[in-house]
Amino acid sequence: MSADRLSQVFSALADPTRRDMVARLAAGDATVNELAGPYDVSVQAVSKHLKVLEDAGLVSRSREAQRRPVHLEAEVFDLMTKWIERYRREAEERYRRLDAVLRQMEQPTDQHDEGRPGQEGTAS
Amino acid sequence: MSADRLSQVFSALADPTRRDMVARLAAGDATVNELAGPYDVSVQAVSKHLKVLEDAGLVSRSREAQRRPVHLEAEVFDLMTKWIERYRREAEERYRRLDAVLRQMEQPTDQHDEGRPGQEGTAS
DNA sequence: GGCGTTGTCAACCCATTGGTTGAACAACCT
DNA sequence: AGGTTGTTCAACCAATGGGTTGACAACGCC
Repeated sequence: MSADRLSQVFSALADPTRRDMVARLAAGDATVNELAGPYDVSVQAVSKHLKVLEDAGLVSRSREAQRRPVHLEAEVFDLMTKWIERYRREAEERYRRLDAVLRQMEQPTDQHDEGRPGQEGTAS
Repeated sequence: MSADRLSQVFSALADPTRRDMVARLAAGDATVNELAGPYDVSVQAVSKHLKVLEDAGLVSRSREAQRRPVHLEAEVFDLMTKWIERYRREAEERYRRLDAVLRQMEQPTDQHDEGRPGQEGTAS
């Protein structure tokens, strides 16, 4: 249990049904039964999905009479976005650098290049 | 096999080891053995992880003699970012609207309501 | 040719997951 | 108190996932 938050969040969203629930919750809170409507699975299964989303911090449940309205928590999304953007930026930057190097190598300048900006010790 | 792309990507990144690989690949291409270095799992396990990343489109492998350098593909990240940002924005907007409604309800103004509490330029 | 290196494939193990059904709990309404 | 509605708990089952080991393909280097 209790893997790190990021793993939980990614894992939770790896399921299409759960992603769909999130999509619908983005439009407004809903109860378990309301959420269960469209899918042809038992209410218990939906309840389980919600537990996964809740454990990941993507969703919270309040109490309102005998109902438990489910509410989408937007904050956790930032965690993912930050992670993704970080490495995407790095990768793209590296790509740009590589591209520059390639362009330079194509130039028939007789200047000896020795830049080799690459990764020499990437794997420790 | 072959779940939708988004599921594959999220699922691939739900594993800390794989996320770590991506992080290291963002700094530069690497071979399977180089990648395997830090982890105390077999090379075969690493190879499996790479297959998952590759199937998800996060990574590509070229051929270079008997080595198979692994390269991070930045594009797929956009898919995730788009999905995430969409619902995050929706959720946040809804929250802002709700907030506005609540504030309005608190105000004891006997102004006739006029339906939808939509966006009336509540540039907060 | 033979040999070490690099990586993948195949079979297997065990823990986790998504689904099921049936029972239980919780809060309301008479 | 008894009934109804909404939700969760418990036990179970089949499928998946991450790990292992062992065999083997492809290639470069003596």
